[in-house]
Amino acid sequence: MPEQSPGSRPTLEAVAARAGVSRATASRVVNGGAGVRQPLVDKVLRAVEELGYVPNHAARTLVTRRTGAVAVIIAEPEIRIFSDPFFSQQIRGISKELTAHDTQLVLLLLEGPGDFERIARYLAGGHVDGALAFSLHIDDPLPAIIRRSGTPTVYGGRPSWTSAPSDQGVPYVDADNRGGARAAVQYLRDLGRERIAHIAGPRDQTSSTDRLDGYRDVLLDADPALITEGEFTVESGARAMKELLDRRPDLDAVFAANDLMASGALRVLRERGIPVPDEVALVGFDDMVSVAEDTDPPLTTIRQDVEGQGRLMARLLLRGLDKDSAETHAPASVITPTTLVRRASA
Amino acid sequence: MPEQSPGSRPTLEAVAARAGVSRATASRVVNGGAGVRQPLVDKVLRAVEELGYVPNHAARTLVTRRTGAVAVIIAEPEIRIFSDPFFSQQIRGISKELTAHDTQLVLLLLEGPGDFERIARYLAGGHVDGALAFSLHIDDPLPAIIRRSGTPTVYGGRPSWTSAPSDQGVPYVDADNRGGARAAVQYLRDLGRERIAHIAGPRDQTSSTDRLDGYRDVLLDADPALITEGEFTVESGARAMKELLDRRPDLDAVFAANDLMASGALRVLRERGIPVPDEVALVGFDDMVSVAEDTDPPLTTIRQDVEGQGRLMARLLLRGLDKDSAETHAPASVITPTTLVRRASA
DNA sequence: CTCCACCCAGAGAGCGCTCCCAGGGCCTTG
DNA sequence: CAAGGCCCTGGGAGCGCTCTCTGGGTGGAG
Repeated sequence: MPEQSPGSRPTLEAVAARAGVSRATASRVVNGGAGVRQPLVDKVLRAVEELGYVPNHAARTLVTRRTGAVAVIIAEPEIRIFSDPFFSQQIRGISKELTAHDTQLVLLLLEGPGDFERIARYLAGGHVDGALAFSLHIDDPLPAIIRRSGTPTVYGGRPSWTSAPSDQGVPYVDADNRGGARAAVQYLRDLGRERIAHIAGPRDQTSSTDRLDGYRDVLLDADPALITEGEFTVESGARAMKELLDRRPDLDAVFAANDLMASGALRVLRERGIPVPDEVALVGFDDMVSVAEDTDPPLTTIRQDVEGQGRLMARLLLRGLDKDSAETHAPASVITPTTLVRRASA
Repeated sequence: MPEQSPGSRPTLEAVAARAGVSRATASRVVNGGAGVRQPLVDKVLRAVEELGYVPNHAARTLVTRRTGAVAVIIAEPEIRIFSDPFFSQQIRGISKELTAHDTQLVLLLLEGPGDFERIARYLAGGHVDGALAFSLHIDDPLPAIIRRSGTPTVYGGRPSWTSAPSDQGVPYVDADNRGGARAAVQYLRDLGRERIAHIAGPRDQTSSTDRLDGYRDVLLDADPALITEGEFTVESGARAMKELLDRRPDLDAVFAANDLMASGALRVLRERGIPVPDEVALVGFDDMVSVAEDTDPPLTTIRQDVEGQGRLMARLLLRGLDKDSAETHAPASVITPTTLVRRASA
């Protein structure tokens, strides 16, 4: 690769001149070369090589009205994005898919609660062709902002204002939280457990409520005392476990809405000398890397393919952006399957 | 904010027409309004408001040759970016600083070993004004690629080919690894420990070697049998601890090059019934969130301000990009201080 | 009262690219 | 052999913006 000449980079014009063709032809070659005779293609390609030509993105965007970039919007307070490999993994999947389609990833992290205005401006500015958003909380202003900007968007996780998979035509990708929870609880029941408790996640996230719904699907008449709530953290899981043991010392199983809380619960059970799974069986959710496998005993849990979800989000968005398939209209939502992973805790 | 009209967004031309001024004046107002009389400023501003005008970024970039975006390049295999809150935290800091300067963050994750070519093309394409890179390994091809592209770049962590802080004029931000290590070992010595072992990190990362150097600074004549190597993971820390205990069962302290390995070591010590810190004192490094504080006993460790480092990286880059201060030339590297955090493990 | 200087607004030229449209060459067919 | 058609190439307009340069108006000074 030729060293960058100081100052300006070569333009299409320069390439055309060197190849002895017109700018239009050079452009055609650079963009695939369809409808250009081979000898000319070769000449242009050689000129590109020799000059180290790289198309000017801004100029191209100006006329094509496509930026080749997609925003990833994460509107979460700091805490979660750190301790949770969830986002990193999701982003990894997104990045993989975008890269494969030659699309850039612009990361938009919300800085403080008043920062929505900035996001709105950015989207309205047409900097990106579309967006992938994680809107986890009820009453999140983000979806409204996004809708108003007219930016094609796919959500990660079921937005709170939807209730059915196909609702409102807002495309999203989510794990089968309810089905997974059902499978977990059913598994505990099949094990012969009769007093199955649930440590739910925050009430304002659909993943929590969906999992709670799944629990209730199986245990239609569950004692309310068997249900507590945590915040998806280790600490809150420990706290919840204590609460449950106070209320129902006779419980013989716990389904925690995520692995972090399950590991907190496990710690409390160990501290109290309650053998797992002999006396209390425990099932988590997520199959979180370097958590589920590393507890003692390792967690039986519900696995979801987080990276795959990220990939899918990107794919859905890209497909929607592709005008060729625009006939297919807005992409539909996708619910990805979950699987039960049996380890030692249940 | 007015709803986006279907199809095209309003242009400066439209704003100018509505305000009854020329495009040039409208442009001036949009860009700060210097040198325009107040009544006209007001008229233009009103037109902007009414039309919902947002400048076209591509057009602006085309003429100003500034993109208002910075690339963050992470060339790490998946594993680390997941389990390590390090990057997330660094990115948080970067994002904060960039946002404050109205600059966008384009995330470039390396997808597979052959992906450097793509990064090179991207940087050469002038999509971004500068880059922030994490090049952790010796023989990483990334720095060469970046240099060739001519993209102003600040590194996170001391690149391997530098040896002194001001070397080669390649700006980077790093914690005072050597000094921190020195403090850790000195602390153990002050505690009266005489056979202090070290679990080093991977040999091909400067943070590892710098910490090892710090250890050696204090223990000039350390028995080589007291030094092992891990891969900055919990598992490798456990393995290293076993190795050390085999070789030198009489050791009375361990300095691990990061908290993850320290927690692995701790597990082994507990399994073997060796009381910490009574018989073996343990010091980690990083003060990693949800690790150092959550072990049993909690880790004494060396804290570094990761988010602050990210912020600093962005600030350095932005300052270098700002032509006003271009006189100051390439930004200098910064070494951020570390502090010893005393907990129960030593 | 006149002249000059200064300040502010507008006209116009591009930035580098894509894409429409017209025209030229060559091959095919009558 | 001539005419028609088709494929390929080049010319040129224009995407939306910034910025230089020119010109007009106003205020102050002589």
